[in-house]
Amino acid sequence: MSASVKDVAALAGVSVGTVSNVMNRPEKVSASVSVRVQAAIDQLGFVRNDAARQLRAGHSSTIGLVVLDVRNPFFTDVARGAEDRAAEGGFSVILGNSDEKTDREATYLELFEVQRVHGVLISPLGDITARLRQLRDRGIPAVLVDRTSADTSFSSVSVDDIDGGTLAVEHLIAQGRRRIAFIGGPMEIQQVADRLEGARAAVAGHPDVSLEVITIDALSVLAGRAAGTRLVSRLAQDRPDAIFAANDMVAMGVLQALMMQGANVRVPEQIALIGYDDIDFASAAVVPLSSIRQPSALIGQTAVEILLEEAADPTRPPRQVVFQPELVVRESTA
Amino acid sequence: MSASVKDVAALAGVSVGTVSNVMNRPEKVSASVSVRVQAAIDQLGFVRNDAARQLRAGHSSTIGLVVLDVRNPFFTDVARGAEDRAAEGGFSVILGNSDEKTDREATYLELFEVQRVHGVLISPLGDITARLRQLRDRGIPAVLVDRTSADTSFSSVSVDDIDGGTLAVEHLIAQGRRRIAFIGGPMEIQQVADRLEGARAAVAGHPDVSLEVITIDALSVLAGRAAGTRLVSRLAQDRPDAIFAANDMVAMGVLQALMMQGANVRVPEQIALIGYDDIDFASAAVVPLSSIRQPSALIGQTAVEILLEEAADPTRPPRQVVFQPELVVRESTA
DNA sequence: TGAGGTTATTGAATCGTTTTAAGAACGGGA
DNA sequence: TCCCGTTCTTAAAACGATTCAATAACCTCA
Repeated sequence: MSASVKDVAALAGVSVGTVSNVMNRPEKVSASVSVRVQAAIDQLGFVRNDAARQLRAGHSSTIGLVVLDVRNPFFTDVARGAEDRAAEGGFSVILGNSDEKTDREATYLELFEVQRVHGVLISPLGDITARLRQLRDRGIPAVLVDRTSADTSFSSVSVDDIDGGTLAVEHLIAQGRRRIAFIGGPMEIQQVADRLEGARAAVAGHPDVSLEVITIDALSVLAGRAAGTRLVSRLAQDRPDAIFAANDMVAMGVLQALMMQGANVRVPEQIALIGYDDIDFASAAVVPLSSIRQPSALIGQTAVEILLEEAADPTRPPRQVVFQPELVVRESTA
Repeated sequence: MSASVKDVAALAGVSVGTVSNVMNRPEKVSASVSVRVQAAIDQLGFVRNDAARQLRAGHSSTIGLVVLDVRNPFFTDVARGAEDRAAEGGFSVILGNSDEKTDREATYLELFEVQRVHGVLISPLGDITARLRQLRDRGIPAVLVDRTSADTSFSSVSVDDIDGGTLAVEHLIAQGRRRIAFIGGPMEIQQVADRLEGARAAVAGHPDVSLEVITIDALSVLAGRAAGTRLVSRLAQDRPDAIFAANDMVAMGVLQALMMQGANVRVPEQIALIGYDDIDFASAAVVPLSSIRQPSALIGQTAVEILLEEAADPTRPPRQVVFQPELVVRESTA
């Protein structure tokens, strides 16, 4: 059906070894032969069969990436950073969306394993170090993304969510707020727990500041709005004067509830609001949202970099890279 | 590094052919041998090398999917439908995000070609039938998604956007609206042009209904809000009494502008609003948004189905499947 | 002219799985 | 006991690119 190196070699009047050299080590081939072979390749429309190449090489030139949610702009940015860095090294990234479901996560890891990918980047759902260890035993290194490894036997690239939480709440306090509410959950999500911990740390230094924790069961607009609605149904003096939402989706929901017909809470005058992730929507909200920005593309790039190093030298000790988040101030807290 | 069929065969005391049979045609193998082989597989942690399998088979058991924008919930739903249907047939889907950039699109097609994917699903950027024909010549069939093929030499699965536009505007008219505005653009996007055409068709039957077209240069929340802001700055009697936005993102932006502090337009009392796509956010908006729903997962499923048929029998004539969109009424027009 | 050194090219082996034709084992019937 | 038909298993040949040791071609200098 499609042409193989053999066909190219025959047409160009050289051996298959030479054809391979033309493609992979051009410096080993004389100019005249190189031209002839290239002509044959073009004429036949030859395209390398990656399966054969992989089989010989022992592993593919593909990197597998599993994210928690492709719809989340944070992860698409991570993916983009990873793709760009991978392309530089001649690798491509195949993207899997676990959608926060363990069975989907497992399916992708299986796919990557039979495909003998060069390595795996994963923003894991639960504790999958056992599975990753298995992969590593079979020659497939893994780097955790947006998650510090439970043990330190795997490299990871993440953002300091504790620090992010502190940043957010310190900003609220600096704006003169004293009754702060944290809205987020479920607490099983490490990132949520960390952001809350950071918030607590910020409050700890200020005896006159209180922190109320409002738990929700999903990081969604709907859950955020429900929580917001419950807040505005309180007497005005029982409401917080600032809200730190665990991510921007939740913040959007809260914002909607606050601005509702009946509620008419003014943001930020009566209640200030800050989110997390700095997604596109955040700046496009009715009241542009303050948020905590993570260097998403950089996370992807760095993860690929570490992965390639470990693939090249499996004895390299694992590294934990932690980036610092950044405060983005907009009208919702100004 | 990792165990091969040979190792399994040696451990189980059978030939490699038998090991292969255990995995691929269990009915050809006696129960006792099957058990022994399975035990050896488990003990060694054997995982099939897909590259070798592919090499032998001539093509992989993977389907490539290129979408315009992974962040768009419509496409993630399409992808989900495709994955599910593919999994039933023992195939997996690898997802590429062209992000509306031709070079990214080309890169993915190249990747799919060297990987000898079983077939390609693509929601194309421009006219890529020439490239797809090339792929088909090399044994890789393709199905267009969310786009009717320019020529009919490729199968396609899409939704009738003209019909969707008609549905939306007929609904507004049925609600007693007479001064309708369409907000959308750029008109180069086929889907936008079609939705407008459908809107025009609906208005055509009602001499007392007017349709104003407001062009924007991107289908984003921001562009929608800008257009909305311009609308509310008009005198009340010059405003439309209903708005049809080209998609839900735009509608969200328009909604924000209408509900703004200064504006205080009541939705739907003063202006009714309907969007397109029925994304999650639509039902979660401050005023839940009426919208036109597309059977996204079904599109993905159907596309895979057609693709697999064509891969099995390349002589099959191409098919054009067009689904009907569905009106979802919520508070924004009720 | 020929030895020695360099560079360019070849051919065969290899990766791990699937497939198929051929062979072994077994049982039943004559 | 022997033959024949099943059923199960084996061994070897593919798939296509890469690699490496071996060979060929070429050039330089004595």
